[in-house]
Amino acid sequence: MTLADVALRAGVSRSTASFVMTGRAADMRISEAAQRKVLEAAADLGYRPNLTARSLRTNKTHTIGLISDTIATTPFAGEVIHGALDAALAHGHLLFVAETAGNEAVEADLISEMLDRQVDGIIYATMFTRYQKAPAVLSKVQSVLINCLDPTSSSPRIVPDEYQGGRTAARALTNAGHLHGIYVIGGRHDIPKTPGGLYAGVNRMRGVEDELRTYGTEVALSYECEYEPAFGYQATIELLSDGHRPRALLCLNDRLAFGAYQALGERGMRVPDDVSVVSFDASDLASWLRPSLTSVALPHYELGRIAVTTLLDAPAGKGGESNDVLVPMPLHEGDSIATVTSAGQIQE
Amino acid sequence: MTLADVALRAGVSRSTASFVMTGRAADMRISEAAQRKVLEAAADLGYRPNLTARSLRTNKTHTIGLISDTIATTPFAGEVIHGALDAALAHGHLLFVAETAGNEAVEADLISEMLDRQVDGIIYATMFTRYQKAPAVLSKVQSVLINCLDPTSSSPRIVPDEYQGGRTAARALTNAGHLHGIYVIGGRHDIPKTPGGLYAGVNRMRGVEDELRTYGTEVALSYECEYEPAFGYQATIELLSDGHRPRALLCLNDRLAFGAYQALGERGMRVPDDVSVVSFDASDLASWLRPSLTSVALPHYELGRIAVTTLLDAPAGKGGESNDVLVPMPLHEGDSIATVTSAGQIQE
DNA sequence: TTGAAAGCGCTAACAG
DNA sequence: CTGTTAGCGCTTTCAA
Repeated sequence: MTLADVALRAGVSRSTASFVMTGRAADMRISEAAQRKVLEAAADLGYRPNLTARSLRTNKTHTIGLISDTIATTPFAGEVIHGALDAALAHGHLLFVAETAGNEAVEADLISEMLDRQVDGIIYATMFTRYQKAPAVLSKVQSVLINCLDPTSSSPRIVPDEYQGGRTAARALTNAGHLHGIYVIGGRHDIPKTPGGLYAGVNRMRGVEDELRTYGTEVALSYECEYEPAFGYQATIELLSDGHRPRALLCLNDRLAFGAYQALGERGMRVPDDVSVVSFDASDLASWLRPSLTSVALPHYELGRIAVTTLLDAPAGKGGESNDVLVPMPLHEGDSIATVTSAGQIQE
Repeated sequence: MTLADVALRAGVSRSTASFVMTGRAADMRISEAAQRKVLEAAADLGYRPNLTARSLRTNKTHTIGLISDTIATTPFAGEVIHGALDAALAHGHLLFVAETAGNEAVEADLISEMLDRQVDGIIYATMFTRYQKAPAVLSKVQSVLINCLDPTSSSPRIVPDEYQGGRTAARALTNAGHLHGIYVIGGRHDIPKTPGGLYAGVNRMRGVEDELRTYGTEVALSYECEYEPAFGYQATIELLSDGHRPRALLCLNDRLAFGAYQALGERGMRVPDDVSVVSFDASDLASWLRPSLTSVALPHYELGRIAVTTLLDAPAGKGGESNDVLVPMPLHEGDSIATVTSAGQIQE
């Protein structure tokens, strides 16, 4: 079924058929009759345009490549894809998805494969926000970076607003009356493996500290460790063993909070009656915990959606000013925070 | 940069250049000298073939569509994509990924979009195994089904071997000496919403029962419920309150097991000393639990990988015999099963 | 051993 | 208002 078949059956030329099928009939002032004939013929024949052929002429494939370092390990990546997909579809585009597993050779290869297929643009995503150089080729094509803070890149960078997220988490506590006995688990992730901490950790902590300062208070103690359950467990156990009596735990992610819950459970401490907990990620885990965990979400769906929108709406003239976007991190409320009355008593 | 440019620079015709670039120089008996010249010119110019143009001639885009009902909600979907991706890349193909959110109109649209872009084949995946009709169009094109048991479809169906998985889970228990006091949580998922149960539940339970029968024993009690943490918690609490004293819990997935852990923890029962637990999915959750959970994995990566392999290796002549594949479910060992000696004592 | 030429299905000047 | 024509970049038959 080609356009020629449709034109033949409609008794018009291929160009007329083409104009009708691409919706430019009005522009070209095609007669009503001709339009109807073409449309009918197309319907009868079940005609569908060959987009590959069209692309050859138009230099647009209505196709985008999404390439990230990890898609399987984390459910978050799925959300990024999801957001990107919805936006792409809304613009009539399809998405190539690929993953590099952190291998630069694979990465270069994947980008080439996509470019060879004439994608209209490429979205390059890293699993979590960090300073990292994006592949150089990307600056030569339409591209957008997700979570990748390449200072030398001219591509728009889409990242979560971790600082605001930190303030939000702290405010969830202060709003409930918690001003003292706030312990942080995870901190900036300042451990030998990642000296100085992670982007997310550093900025969340800045937000937390600034927010608490607003209330004239501060964190009682911050425990730096890897963001995994076992460390959350260990940190909490150590805290308790050292004689600390936290009224609130601010965990840098849900997995840490999960570990903290396990430790608190073993020590017979109840959430939120004995200790309130707030966290980051708002993963499924947060909703499965008992009580459900109040957590500040990482806006993965939005990151994907905005990346595609930014890519597709980019002005043809590669405009000068930065198109960086800070995406807000919303609070997902659970039942892990108790309200403290001014008398210092707990009220759930 | 087109092939014509390369040919020009190499001082040969476009056809000669084409033969060299597509690796058919030997076939066509192109002179050594000409070959070298072409290769050099291509390298100098940084030539990359325009795959869109090539596709127009060859009718092959080296592109596959993967369409599923959910990619975001579950981390499993990520693994399917991952497996499909690895296999596709190994075959020089790229993957279009899309999700229908269970909407048939969207589904039809997506398939059309992919077909319009001349994909070489389509993989249609449902999130979990079930009897469901696949879109009719798919039988007209190269396609493979994952988890979708459409009895009328002629496409190969790739599904996990749930029956064997059930036997494996049961054997993990019997191998450790557990023959009595085995309670099932989740069962066939035979609840009002899904009368008769789920494919996975039904087949796992068949496997469990057959395996136990081999040892001349059987399940003490099976609790039918939804496969979510809250139900695992509730089921376990009820069991205990009704005076049952399970020695082993066979949970139909990790989330149920998670709920069971919560309940056991509250009742002061230790895993595995007081009660052993085995489960299905082998999700991250299983490794986060304390003690880590022994669980039978759903082979998502393999499902994706095999689907692509099947699609690409399919004989041109759409062969008659069924290409259905049952993918094994491997056991991931954790520390949640205690060994019972013949004397009936527990030994960890 | 190589080159000329046709054509994949489509779009878009340009002429009528 | 509509048709003719020339490609997009590539592969492949056919003739030289």
